[in-house]
Amino acid sequence: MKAKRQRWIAHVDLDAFFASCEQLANPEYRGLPVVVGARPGHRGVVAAASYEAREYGIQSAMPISEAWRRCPDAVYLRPDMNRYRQMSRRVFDILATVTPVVEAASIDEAYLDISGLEGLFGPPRDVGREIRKRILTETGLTASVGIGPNRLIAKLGSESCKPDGLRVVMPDAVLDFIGPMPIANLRGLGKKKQQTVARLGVDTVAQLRAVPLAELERHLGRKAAASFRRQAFGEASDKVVPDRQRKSISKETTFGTDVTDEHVLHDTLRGLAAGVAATARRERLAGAIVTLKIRYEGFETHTRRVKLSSPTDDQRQILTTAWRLFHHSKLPVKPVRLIGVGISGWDSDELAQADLFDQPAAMQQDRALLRTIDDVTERFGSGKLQFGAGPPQPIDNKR
DNA sequence: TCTGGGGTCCTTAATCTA
DNA sequence: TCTGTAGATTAAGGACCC
Repeated sequence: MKAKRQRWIAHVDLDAFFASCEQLANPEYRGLPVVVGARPGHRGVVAAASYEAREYGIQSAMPISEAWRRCPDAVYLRPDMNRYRQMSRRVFDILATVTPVVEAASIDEAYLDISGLEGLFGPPRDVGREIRKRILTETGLTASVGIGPNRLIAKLGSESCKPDGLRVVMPDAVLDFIGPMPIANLRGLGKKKQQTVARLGVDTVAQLRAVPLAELERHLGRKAAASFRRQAFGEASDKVVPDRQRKSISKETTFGTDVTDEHVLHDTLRGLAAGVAATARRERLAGAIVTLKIRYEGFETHTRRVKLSSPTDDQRQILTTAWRLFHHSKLPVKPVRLIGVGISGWDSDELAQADLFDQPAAMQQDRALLRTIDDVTERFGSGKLQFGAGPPQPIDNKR
């Protein structure tokens, strides 16, 4: 029987990415607590906190008001996504010099299949060292790298050595490595499921292994139970898929104060639809499903979707469809905290073959849409609301 | 108490269809 | 034709992730 070759997966995670980018671009911020996210005093959360800020207990996803309470003297910055995307591209270019099998998990994280690279770099630990060295010397960013026999172990490895670390978990050390970890470290175990599992008297991964599968299934459902049991034994996928195709495009916005004015809602939706359409055209995608998202006070969130007869990347069609959904799908009539719109449902092969995309025309439309967004901003900014483009489509008051 | 934005995936319920 | 049923598909919402 042929022995199966050992697979090695690396997980590369850039440390406090947004904050680190800002500290690189602005040397005067180095060594200071830096918080990237919403404007203090407004609705929103922390997107990234430098390690100096974390010493004050500031973490990502924390309400910005709470961050301010903990450290009013920190440097507070709004995200500059263009800067981060640029930096991210540079890092991914570096990763591509190590192996072509790189999967972007997010703007600041990647999985690499580094199996069989011994001849080039040496054992897995040397591959990890090389990755970290190249990123640091060529960009100035530090990265944490975890290496293991599958994606889960690689990811837990990088988490366990942050910041600026390297951890290699050998296959025979996997059970001991994850056994003492809190179950929250497993993938897909958020607050709700943690509470459920905690009620079974389970706190650690090792304890989870002792729970009979049938009992887990009763509380978590078949799929989740099977997934957590596999994870508890250190088993997970070792596939790295380069060029994952995205499945949806959406834009949403939260209002400073909840909105009842339909003109404001419609204008906002128009800007969002324009943004979705622009992204779709840039990425040569067209979606047959339009989704409207509405959030009310108390975080009460509803979505409504409809399938079109053919895919679209047209901002007007996205807007009118979403507006129709807003009025004709039995949504509560009350002040709106957030509004969003998205498209999904495309057949990429079909799109690749179809000659749907007239680039110059698309660019022209994009310029027009940017003017539209500027118009809206200007009108809101000046405090004078005028609707030169005509009123929103007929409003059904019975909604 | 306060919870952004952009995503993915899963479960459940409703609806369609054989 | 009526009725019940099972499976597939779609829609909505929840949970989760970064």
